[in-house]
Amino acid sequence: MAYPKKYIDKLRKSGLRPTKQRIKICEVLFDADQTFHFTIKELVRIIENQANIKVSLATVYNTVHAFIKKGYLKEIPLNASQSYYDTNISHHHHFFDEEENRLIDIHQDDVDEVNIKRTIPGKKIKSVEVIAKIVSDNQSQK
Amino acid sequence: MAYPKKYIDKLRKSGLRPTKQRIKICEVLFDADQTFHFTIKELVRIIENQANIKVSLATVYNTVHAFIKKGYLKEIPLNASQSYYDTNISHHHHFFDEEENRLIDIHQDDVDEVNIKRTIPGKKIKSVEVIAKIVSDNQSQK
DNA sequence: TCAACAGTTTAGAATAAATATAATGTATTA
DNA sequence: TAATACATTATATTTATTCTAAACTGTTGA
Repeated sequence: MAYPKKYIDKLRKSGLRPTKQRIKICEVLFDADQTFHFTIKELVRIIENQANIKVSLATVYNTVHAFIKKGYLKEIPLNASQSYYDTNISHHHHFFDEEENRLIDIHQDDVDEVNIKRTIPGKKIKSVEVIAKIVSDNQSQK
Repeated sequence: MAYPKKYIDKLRKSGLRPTKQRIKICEVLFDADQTFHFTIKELVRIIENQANIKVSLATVYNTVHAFIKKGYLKEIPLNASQSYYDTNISHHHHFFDEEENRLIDIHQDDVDEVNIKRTIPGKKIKSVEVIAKIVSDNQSQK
C-alpha cells in the first residue's frame, strides 16, 4: 500500500488503477536515471530480473499502450519485427543501426527544426519524427 | 518470351531470373503512371485483379525484398501492423494519417534538408526519413 | 535442340508479435 | 466490509511474415 504517489498519479491520469504490477512497470520505466528504448519482451524480462513479481505480457501491453495514449511513453516509428518504445518523450530523433538492431538518440539540438511547408486540409500535425538509418562505414573516403 | 527488356534487366540486376510472375510484379509496380504506396497483400490483390496469373505471397515477398535491397523500392518506416512499401524511391518524406491508415507523400521541396550534426564512429548514414503523423484538426484556433 | 542443372513457384506449415477471452483475483466505494 | 467494477493471467486467436519441400521452369552448353 506504500505505493509512490507519483506513480499512482501517473496511472490514474492514464485511466488505470494502481496495482502491484503496474507500479512495478512504472518503477522500471520511470525510476531509471536515464531514458531508454525497449520492446515489450525486454520490459517483461527486466521486471522478472529485478522483482519477484510475475507480470503477464497482456498487462505490460495494456499499461504501455495506456501510457502512450497519455503521452508518458512514445512509440518509435520503425519497420522492425517488434515495436520499440521510448521513455524519452521530449522532442528528439533517432539513428537506427540495422546491422545491430540498435536505436541511438539524436538530441533536438543536433537536428535543425524540421519545417514542413505542406499542409493537409482538415488535419494537423501531431508529431514529426526523423529516422536516420546507419550502416558500417567500411570504405572510408580514399 | 516477349518480356520487356527493361524488366528483364531490373530483375537480373536484382539477382533474379525473369519469370512470368516476376515480370507481372514489375508491370504492376513500374508501369503505373504515378508512384504509389502498397502493402504485400494489396500488391497481390492488384495482380489478381488485372491479370490471369496466379502469384503466391511468397513470390511477392521475395521479389519485393530483392528490389528493396537493390534500391528499386523503398520500405516506409512506420509502426503499422503491416509493412508499407513505396515505388517512389526519390528523396521524399511522408505524412501518415493514423485515423485513416493513409500515407501521403511530402515532396523534398516541401521539407528543408534534414541536417544531422551528430555522427556515430564507424557508421555512415544510409537514409534519412521524416514521418509526420497527422490527425483531424477539429478545434480550429478560436 | 534438348538434357541436365540451378534456380523458382507454390501451398501449406511454422514462427512470432500482438490482441482477445474468460475465469479468477483485487482495488474501490459506499 | 460487502458489492462492484476493474485487473491479471494463462491460454487461445489473429495476422504478418518467413520457411519448407515438392513440383516446375528458365538457362546453359553440347
